[in-house]
Amino acid sequence: MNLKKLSAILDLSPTTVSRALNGYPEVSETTRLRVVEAARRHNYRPNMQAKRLATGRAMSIGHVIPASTQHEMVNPIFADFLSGASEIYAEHGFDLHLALARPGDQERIYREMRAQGAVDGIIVHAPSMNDQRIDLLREIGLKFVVHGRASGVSGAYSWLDVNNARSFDRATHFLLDLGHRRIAFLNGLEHMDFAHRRRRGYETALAARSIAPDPALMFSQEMTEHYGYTAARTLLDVPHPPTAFLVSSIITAIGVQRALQDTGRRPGRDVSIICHDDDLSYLKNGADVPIFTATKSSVRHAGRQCARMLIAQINDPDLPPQQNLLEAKLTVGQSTGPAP
Amino acid sequence: MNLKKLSAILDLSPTTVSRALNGYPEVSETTRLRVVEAARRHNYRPNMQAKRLATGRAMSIGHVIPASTQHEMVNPIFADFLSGASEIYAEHGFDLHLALARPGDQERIYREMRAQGAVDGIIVHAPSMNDQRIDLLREIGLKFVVHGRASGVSGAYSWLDVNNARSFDRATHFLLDLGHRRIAFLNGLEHMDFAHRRRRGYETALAARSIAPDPALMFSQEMTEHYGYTAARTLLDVPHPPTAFLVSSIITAIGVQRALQDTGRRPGRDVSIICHDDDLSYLKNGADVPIFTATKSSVRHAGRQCARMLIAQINDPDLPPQQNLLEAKLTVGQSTGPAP
DNA sequence: TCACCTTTTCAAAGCGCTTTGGATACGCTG
DNA sequence: CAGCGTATCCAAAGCGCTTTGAAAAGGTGA
Repeated sequence: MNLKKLSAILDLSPTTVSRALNGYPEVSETTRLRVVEAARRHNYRPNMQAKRLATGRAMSIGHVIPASTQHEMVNPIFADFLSGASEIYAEHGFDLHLALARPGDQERIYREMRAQGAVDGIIVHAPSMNDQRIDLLREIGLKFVVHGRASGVSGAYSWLDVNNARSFDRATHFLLDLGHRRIAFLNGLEHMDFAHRRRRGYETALAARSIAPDPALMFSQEMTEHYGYTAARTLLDVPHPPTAFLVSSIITAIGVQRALQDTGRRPGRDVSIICHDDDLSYLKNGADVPIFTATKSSVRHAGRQCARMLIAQINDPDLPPQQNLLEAKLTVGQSTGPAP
Repeated sequence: MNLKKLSAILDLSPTTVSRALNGYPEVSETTRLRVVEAARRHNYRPNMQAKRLATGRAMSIGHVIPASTQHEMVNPIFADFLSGASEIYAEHGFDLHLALARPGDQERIYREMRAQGAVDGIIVHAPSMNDQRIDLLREIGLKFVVHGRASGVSGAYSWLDVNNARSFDRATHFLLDLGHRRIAFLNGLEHMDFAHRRRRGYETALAARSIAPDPALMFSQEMTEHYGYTAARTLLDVPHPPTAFLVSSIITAIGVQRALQDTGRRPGRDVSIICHDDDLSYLKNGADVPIFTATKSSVRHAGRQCARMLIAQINDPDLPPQQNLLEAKLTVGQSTGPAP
């Protein structure tokens, strides 16, 4: 069933049927109802490809997800982020176009999406410091919203970020207040912007108490469980082991917890753990009582917000870039306690 | 830059340019080279919407991911599955069209994808028993490959599945061989087909040793960490607690492990854990020595295979349905040991 | 050289929709 | 009743590509 056939059935022109269906005013209410009813009865769905071609709008939003070289890791937060974003897309009739890209492919993919007219805009995931993608996207004129920010990139652009520096500053202060002085920091890869900011938060808090950061306590890797485990095992095996861990991801924190278990330590009593919690649907930080004391910020909510921002940009090309800085909640769980 | 402009520049007809670019034989090799070179130089990319409309092929594959009602959980394996599939799509020039669907929306989404011509085929995720989607897809004539199978659905269709029954049969035997008799079973939701098969494997193994399955030891929920924790806490608190846990997911197994830790038990010595491991990129089961004894099957590999199967179906409409049954590997880790 | 076949190119018709620029009919004013 | 504005509808062009059918060019053998 297509427009032509439907309009033939109705004995109307395709023009009128199209207008009736799309809610234009220059069609009488009686015909509109007749058209809508017939469309429903004949199960008519406009062909999207044709619509896209005619309108020049793809009604589709691209997500280019970096597939890291190391470990071939796919960031576990994407599933929840996408879930949040797609909720909003569905409400506005947008499709979600997903591409996983090797580092070298990124630029090519963006350029192709633009040239092919495959998407109306994209979400930039996992920005690194001085991320070149932002300039690229501005250059080729593709609308975008960054999930995160990119230090070192000048000029305004739309982004949504968690206040990572502040979160980790607060988390560190929380541990310091409990008497911890040797606080290990298991960060993500520090060329990533969020990791850079987290480190700044950590160091700011230490500086506020005049504690010199000890490089031996600071790690930076992809945030896997295994990373947490090995780093913690290493750290707990030295003469003056840390009494607390500040960890960039709940998954890594689970690894730390396992290391504690294997070495007969109890979290919260012998060693404290505080981590960032993206509130992943399949990895909730406990039900009533949180397992981990954590800085919490829902990545699904971030997905929803980014989607809204991008759609607003698409619908109003003159809209200036928007920024949105979210504050994480510090929730106290069972994994922290006074320094022994 | 579009076809018309490019052909004007080349002083050729759009027909010829199109054919040259798409590798048709009725164009001389010299002109083809001239065209290809000019396309490259002017950075020409055919508009996908137009191409799709003209050819009737969407060059796009749909993934409809059920977003469960309970917990709003997004299955953590999707990220890796999609990563595998998209690798193959990229090789063959297909796009990935992602939709997250509430249970009630599923049918509507499939019908729309079909009617709108938005995709050439789809991957069916997370099939339940007697899954109605398979009949629906056959009815509306949309090509598909099921990741998993659907017991109770008659007729042939394409699927790729892990031999879940056999995996869990073997895993259970492994525990039985170690002397365990009270083996708790933390399964996924049992309306899901894979969970149903896993239970069958578990019960088959018990039956082979003439052990009556104890309903008090069997749980069925969404496979979260929290589920593992609470179920294990409950089970360990009864008069005759199980000496071993058979767990459907590594994430749930982590919860079990935490329960052991909280109650002062050591995995592998006091209580054994065996689980299924989808080989998730961000949750590797240890590096050299596996943490958990596990039945392992890479979901990323499954994604790649499903993608290949579907593309084959799309390229050759006469291809009969294909089936692919993968065997999981049973890898021995540190979480199992003889029954105390 | 001509007739005939093959190679190479093109004009034009679609794909299914939107949108521009009328046309037609109707009601109102003066 | 002419004149005008408004409401309602339509024909046709266009989005950027593919593809059919035909024409032009080139090559071959008698």
